[in-house]
Amino acid sequence: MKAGSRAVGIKDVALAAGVSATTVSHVLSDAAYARISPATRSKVRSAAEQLGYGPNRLAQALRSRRSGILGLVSEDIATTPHAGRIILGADEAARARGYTLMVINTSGTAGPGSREADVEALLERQVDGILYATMFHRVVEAPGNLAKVPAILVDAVSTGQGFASVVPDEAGGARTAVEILLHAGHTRIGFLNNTEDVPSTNGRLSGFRDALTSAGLDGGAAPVEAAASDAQGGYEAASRILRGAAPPSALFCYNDRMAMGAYRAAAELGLSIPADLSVVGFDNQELIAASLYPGLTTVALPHYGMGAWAADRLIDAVEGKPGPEPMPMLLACPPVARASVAGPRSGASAR
Amino acid sequence: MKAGSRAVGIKDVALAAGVSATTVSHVLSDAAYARISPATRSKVRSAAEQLGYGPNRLAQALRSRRSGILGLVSEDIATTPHAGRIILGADEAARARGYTLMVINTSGTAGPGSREADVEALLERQVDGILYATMFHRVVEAPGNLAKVPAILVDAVSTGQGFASVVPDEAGGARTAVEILLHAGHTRIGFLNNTEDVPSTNGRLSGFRDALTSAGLDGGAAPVEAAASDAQGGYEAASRILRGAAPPSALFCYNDRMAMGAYRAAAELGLSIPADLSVVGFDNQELIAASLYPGLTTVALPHYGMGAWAADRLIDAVEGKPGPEPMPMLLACPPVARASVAGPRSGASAR
DNA sequence: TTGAAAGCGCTAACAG
DNA sequence: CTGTTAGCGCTTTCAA
Repeated sequence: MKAGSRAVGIKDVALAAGVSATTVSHVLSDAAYARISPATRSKVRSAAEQLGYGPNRLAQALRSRRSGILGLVSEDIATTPHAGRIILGADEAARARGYTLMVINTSGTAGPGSREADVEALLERQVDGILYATMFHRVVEAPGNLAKVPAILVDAVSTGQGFASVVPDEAGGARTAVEILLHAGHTRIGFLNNTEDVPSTNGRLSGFRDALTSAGLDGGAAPVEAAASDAQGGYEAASRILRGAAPPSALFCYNDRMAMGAYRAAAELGLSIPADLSVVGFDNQELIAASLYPGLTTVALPHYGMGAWAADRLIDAVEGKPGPEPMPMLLACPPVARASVAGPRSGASAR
Repeated sequence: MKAGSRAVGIKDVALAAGVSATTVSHVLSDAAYARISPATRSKVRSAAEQLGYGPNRLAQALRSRRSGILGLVSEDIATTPHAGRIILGADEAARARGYTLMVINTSGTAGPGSREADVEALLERQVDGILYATMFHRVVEAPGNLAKVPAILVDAVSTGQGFASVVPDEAGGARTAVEILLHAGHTRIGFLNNTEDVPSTNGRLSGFRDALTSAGLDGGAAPVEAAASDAQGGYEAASRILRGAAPPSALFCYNDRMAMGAYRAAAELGLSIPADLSVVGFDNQELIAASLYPGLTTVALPHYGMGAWAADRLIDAVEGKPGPEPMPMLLACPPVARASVAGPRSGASAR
């Protein structure tokens, strides 16, 4: 049971195979130099197999100055369901190339000193590179010591200096969402936006307008109501927009929570979804989108993809292959069709 | 920028302070033996400070045969929002004691071979102990090699052999939920249960009946409808129970998703929550519970607490202090009051 | 085709 | 009080 009981090492294998430790090392690591006879190779291999040999990655790391560990510091890992997908993406990409993730949580509200300490802890563990992730798309001030190893920002861009990063294509996602509505035949489409000044708020708004304009509609004149980015905010914004003159026949919502509020507003007004009102969300929060009735058609945030892309490129950088440019990489937000979209009732307006 | 440029080591500090590396080691690690003069101590300290010395935890680990790393293998980390809270709890508890988390994801549906390989990867990294977590309470067959280091199951219990583990007190949580309804004055309470044969289904059912019986009601006769544990299932079960003869004035739901379905069923029947029908959920999935209107009163799953408790006890075991018994530890599910509970309308039944 | 030797950066007896 | 001496388990010249 106890860990260090007496693990079999390279030496034991050497002894059992009747060769030197050096040879064992050469065989087991497929060293590019050092030719070893096939006979010796198999002798070593079977001895290792038989003794149940497993390498001590710590020792390998110390000697080779490469730990094979990627640090992942995530801001507010517990506040959204997205953390798991970023970690999963990074984990799978890392493992495919022999690396392992070391995860540390940090608070988005903590001072810069504490965040430097978090990175420092990873550095002491000799991580080969660091992934710095936030749980919603924002611009962060990267800790000063982050540049001591290759590093990539996930779901965030840095103020000033050049860190490579990967973020969702907010504008593109919004365009995708609006196009779903356009293709269904809607021409009067409203947008329930967030009030916060973050990249997603601005990106989704411009994507919304672009899509309308590209379709020959007057993007600048389309109704937009902003409110808090939660269900209550969505309810309020939707109520305002739906009670206005010539209310839209379809709503694009900043996120799924706001869409949930829009559902309530619609119900209150006796509007049935999607017959009287079509709705598209953003985020693809399974818990909400799939639980709503009817199911919410939305656009997914590429958390898995961002984690995987970042880990993969980070490893490239670590291994000396050309790493990513120090600029943000945009990942697409794919549509997820459910049941909240249908064609407009008759004219161009609901009700 | 590059990692291994030429990190300052214990030797550089020794040189700068005019002492031996041994002395530096003793000072910096506050070794229990070895008395060192205060003068030397501060000399060493300031030299270390000045050179920006940071220990190489890999080397320390190799020498001391203690890595200070806790492995966390989580089954299906991305399928629920709970992963983040378990990780956060474990991370904070671990860091408070100088440990760091190494996270690996594994698939609940993967074969035993693949799960052993996952544990093996952690073992090669010389983790001091392993936390094996699932994202919903279940009984798992622990990988065979998990016992090679101290290990604790999180949100799961093992078939057969004795692993320590920590799980939510399902029955207690259900009692808490029902008592909220009881205290509000309800006497006819229905239960919307899950159909799967998992610990939470059975535990919550028995807690439901216990609470009623303890209150002098006939727990055995209370209405229970089982369905799939999602919004649709909740809608169906609630519809059945609410359309029955003498429908209950309050509903306890297996989880928040089913509660969401119950909201829809109530709306369809013209029942207003909480005036005509009180509802209590289970899980405290913020996304749903806080977004529903009115806000859902529920009972929280102790993911953060399970992660923290497990990491803390695992470290005890690693450090030779008495570790946890090889049996499941139950953690309470605290109530979270929102706005879905009120007193019954007049008689004992709604409508 | 193989092995001896020299460490990676640090800790821990044991001497002095 | 402090320094010497050995390694932890492995990789990597370099020589045989």
